[in-house]
Amino acid sequence: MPELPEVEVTRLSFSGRIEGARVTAVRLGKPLRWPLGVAPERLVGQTVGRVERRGKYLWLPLERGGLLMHLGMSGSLAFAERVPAHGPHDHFDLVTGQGTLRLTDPRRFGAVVWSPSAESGAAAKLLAKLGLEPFDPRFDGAHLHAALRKRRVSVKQALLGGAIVVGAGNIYACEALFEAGIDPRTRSDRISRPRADRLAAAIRAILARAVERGGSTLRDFRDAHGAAGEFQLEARVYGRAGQGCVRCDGTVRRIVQGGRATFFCPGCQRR
DNA sequence: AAGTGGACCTGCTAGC
DNA sequence: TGCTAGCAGGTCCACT
Repeated sequence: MPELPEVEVTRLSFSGRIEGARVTAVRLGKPLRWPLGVAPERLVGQTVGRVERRGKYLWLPLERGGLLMHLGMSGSLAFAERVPAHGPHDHFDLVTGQGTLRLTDPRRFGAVVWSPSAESGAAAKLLAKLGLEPFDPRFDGAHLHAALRKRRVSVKQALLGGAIVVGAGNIYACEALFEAGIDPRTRSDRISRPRADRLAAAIRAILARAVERGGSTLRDFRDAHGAAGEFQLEARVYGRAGQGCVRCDGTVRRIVQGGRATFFCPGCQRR
């Protein structure tokens, strides 16, 4: 589910309300992708700091260490003063004096992992290979071009890998490539500098626009207050196989790359 | 080293 | 109506 926009929208929707809250209890459901890595009671009594995002991860600082959270494919966070009784897919509750932060995740590809800091331990290991943030001034056409030149996989797979730039998952990688007019099957090392310029700009623009629109709710994404996103209404190619292209008289196609669906318009996306 | 495919887990939908 | 195959927003890991 959650790509950078959904994670950022989630962060914005609860960070102000949980900051400064004291942890009073931690409740665990079924196992997530990795073990928590700390005895839950050790978190009790600690105050929550300012929530940060790195790629599709959220970092929840505590006084001693913090929690690195990932929403996987089907996770969402809710924050409320009073949360309903445990449902079958509620796997982590951080109960505080200001409300409860709850991770609901049917597929359990998500994670909540304790780490002594964001720069050491488990968090450092998980964040180590991430590429630049798309809104980092250092991420531009020159950087993208140089990084793509070293890779032979398709440009779509290079974007999804997250080692060059983080945040664009399957929806937004497809949308950015459409925006830039680039065929997703193009080998990374064949992307010219001008096209890398356009692609970098498209990635930033699409992700920023998606955050503005509250992310994409394809089926079940909600922010921490339960609000759905609306960017899916603006998607030009994702999920539109067989429908007419919004830009030319072609038809949107669905192919599979690296086991993932790719949507694109053969008419206006060129190699 | 970079590329590839499988693994993790559950729920929903289309098709028979 | 009911079963089944296929598909889904991510990413780690083992293997070539």
